[in-house]
Amino acid sequence: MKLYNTKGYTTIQEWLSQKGMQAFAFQEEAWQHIINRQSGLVNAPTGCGKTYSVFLGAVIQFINEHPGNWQTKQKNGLRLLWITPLRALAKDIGRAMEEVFYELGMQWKVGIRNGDTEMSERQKQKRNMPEVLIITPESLHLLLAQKGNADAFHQLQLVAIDEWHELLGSKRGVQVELALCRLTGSYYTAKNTFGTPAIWGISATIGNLPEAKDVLLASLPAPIQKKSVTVRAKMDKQIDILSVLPDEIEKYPWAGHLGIRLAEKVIPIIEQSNTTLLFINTRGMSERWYQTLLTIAPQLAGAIALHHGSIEHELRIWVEEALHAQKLKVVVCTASLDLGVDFRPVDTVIQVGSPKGVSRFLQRAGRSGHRPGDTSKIFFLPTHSLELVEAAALQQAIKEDMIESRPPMLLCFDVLVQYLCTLATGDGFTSPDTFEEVKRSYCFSDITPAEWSEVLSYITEGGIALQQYDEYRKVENDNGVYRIKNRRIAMRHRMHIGTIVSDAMLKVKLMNGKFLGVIEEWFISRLEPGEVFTLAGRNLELVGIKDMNVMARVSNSKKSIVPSWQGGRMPLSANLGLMLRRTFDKALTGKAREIELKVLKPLFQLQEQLSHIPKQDELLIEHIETKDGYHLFVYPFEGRLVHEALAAILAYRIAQITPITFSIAMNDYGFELLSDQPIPIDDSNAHELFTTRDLLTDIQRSVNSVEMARRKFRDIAVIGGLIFQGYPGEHKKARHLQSSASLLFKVFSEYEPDNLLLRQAYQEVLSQQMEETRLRALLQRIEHNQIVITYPKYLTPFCFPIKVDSMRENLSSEQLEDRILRMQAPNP
DNA sequence: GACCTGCTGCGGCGTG
Repeated sequence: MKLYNTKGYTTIQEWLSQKGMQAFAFQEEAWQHIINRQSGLVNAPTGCGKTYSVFLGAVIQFINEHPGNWQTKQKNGLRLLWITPLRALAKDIGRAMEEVFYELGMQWKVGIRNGDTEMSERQKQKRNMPEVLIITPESLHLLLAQKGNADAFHQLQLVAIDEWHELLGSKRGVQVELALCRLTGSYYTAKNTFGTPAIWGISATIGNLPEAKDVLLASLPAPIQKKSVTVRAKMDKQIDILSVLPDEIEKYPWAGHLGIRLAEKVIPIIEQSNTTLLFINTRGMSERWYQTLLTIAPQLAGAIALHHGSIEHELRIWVEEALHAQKLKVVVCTASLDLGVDFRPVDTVIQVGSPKGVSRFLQRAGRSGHRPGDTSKIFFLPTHSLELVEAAALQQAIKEDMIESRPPMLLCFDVLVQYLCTLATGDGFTSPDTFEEVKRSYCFSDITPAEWSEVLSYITEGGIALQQYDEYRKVENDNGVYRIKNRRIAMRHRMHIGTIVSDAMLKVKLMNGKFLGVIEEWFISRLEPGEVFTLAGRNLELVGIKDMNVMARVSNSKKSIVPSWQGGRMPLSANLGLMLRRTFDKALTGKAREIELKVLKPLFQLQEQLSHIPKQDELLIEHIETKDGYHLFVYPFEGRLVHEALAAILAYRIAQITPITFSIAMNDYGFELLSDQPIPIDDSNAHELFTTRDLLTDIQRSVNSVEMARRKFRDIAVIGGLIFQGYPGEHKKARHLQSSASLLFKVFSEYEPDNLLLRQAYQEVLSQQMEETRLRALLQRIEHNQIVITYPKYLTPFCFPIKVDSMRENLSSEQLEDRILRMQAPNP
């Protein structure tokens, strides 16, 4: 690849080799396509030069097409827009790019624009755009909300979307889709020297890579789409999975989530490595693990740190840097370290508890092993006996490349409403063109003219239900151009751009003014001053709440309350569920080679003796009678969301046979129906009860979908700009937000039941809260499965974790441990 | 407004 430049290199390869680097085959492939002005998707794992694969291509293309132009200090305008989902990635990428420009003798500048960018820098960019701009999806929309922003894009040559797999499947991805439609639309391209800019995505491996490309490039003209390509980096890493095994499986708890009993076994692993990442599934449990490790291995003091999403940003950055510099030996973390800045690999990774999905596990494993060819090593630490099966299932899943897909989101009207207000805040938009433009996106390809006019009516006059309220008449139709003219409305809108809706958090501040992190209002409101809680690895005494900060002082108390934060509840993925069911096939055969299955043998034998181990094509149902009542346990292994919905449907269907009430419990493996009378399900009616027939009506009758939709509606209302969340720093109570959303929900339900956003709330409940596609697939599977019904005398290893979770609510943890021991006792 | 085990991610206030 030719390279004309002042430093005397004639090819890019030569320049790279001068730096002691060599071009990978996939990089050269991508460069060639970029030079040909194609668009496409690069599929490459982190840390193998994926930035260069796109960035250098754009540079070579420009230099070759505009000889001499790049040497001058003349205003070149924005050539390359680099979209990244993480602010933290921007600095490192920017530095790498600047270095390239310097070494090639180019006068190009790299700018960064996100929430951290200073005002003066933004103004400088406005006067004189750098050639390369690194930006987040949100900041890009903020840019589109500026007057006269189109001028900035008249030289745009290439748009790159980094970590596309992270954005795809979320509303942030939809934001990117919409922005791409705009940048490739005639309003921006008419004056562009390059015509339509090329679009390049960079993505890790996901199950639906071709679809990921289609979504990304949907906005491009058909001929360009047809010529588009997928470039793959073939760098398979060997991965070794090592389970942390309890000494005696018979004595390891059948239920639990923490896994702390195996903490002793972690110490030697940490000590044998220079650096270790210990991944914990929740923030609260990561605090507990941190404390426990320090207690049993005090020598780690100073060499151990904690990293999760509720710890103050600066502390986290310190931890990341200290880890890089090998000042730390071990970091206890949550998914906050999943995506890291060009993260320097560590020696060892330990996963505590279920990773819930194959790709998450792979990604974490990939954090270890220093060179591309190195083997990655990951330890799996089960938090209860049965979970050990996941290690065997994961091994097989990785062998078979069962990476999860990320289905793109469709028809997110809340994001569209916000986006149109963004355009109206900027230069305004006209209706028919913008409709066509938006329709080019994958997300809105099926939008109807009726839906479009409903959206327009909604932003101009508040739709039907809200038309008497002035504050919902945001956009004016100014001779065919839709604009927001009111400055207060425009300002409020700019403050609310984005699709991430979070709960109200309070900052925790030490008496010396140092911030440690955030905590949820409902948690801290239950504590009295003087009580001790844990945050960022420290025990803190609550002093009081002042100016919406939680004031605290460091405490020496041994006892403390570990906070819990409200997070998402990632369910077990379909792929991992499938592999689990397959793995049970091997459980009792002598063929199992996996050490985990051998170790679990006593547990499997007990399960088989008391009940049954379901084969891949079987559905196991257990009837068990205890003094609590009559239990029915069902094990589909489809993740807790699907189980929650199915449990409700099954309960409803059974209640049609005979009047009966249930309480319901579930986990990722199965669910429980509990009643005070025998549950009438047996071989004669089991298949009928799991039929797909009337599924939707039965869902509506059984699940409280109104209540679920009401909660979903809160986020939609915030994204759609119906609720003003208050000025930054100004504290609005979470309760306040919920009640205004509830009120709007009520108004819509009463006066405009067909409202677009209301419908979307019900749709999201179905697709996200109940994973309807998966639920339906499960029922179809059961139609062909054999249903095995057993009547065990005691609680079985399979049902135990579900049973324990269902009684957790009423008991303190001490009582719970006693009860668990007593329950386990009658079994051999 | 309920979650009880429950992740991550961004953006905004100015005034000429």
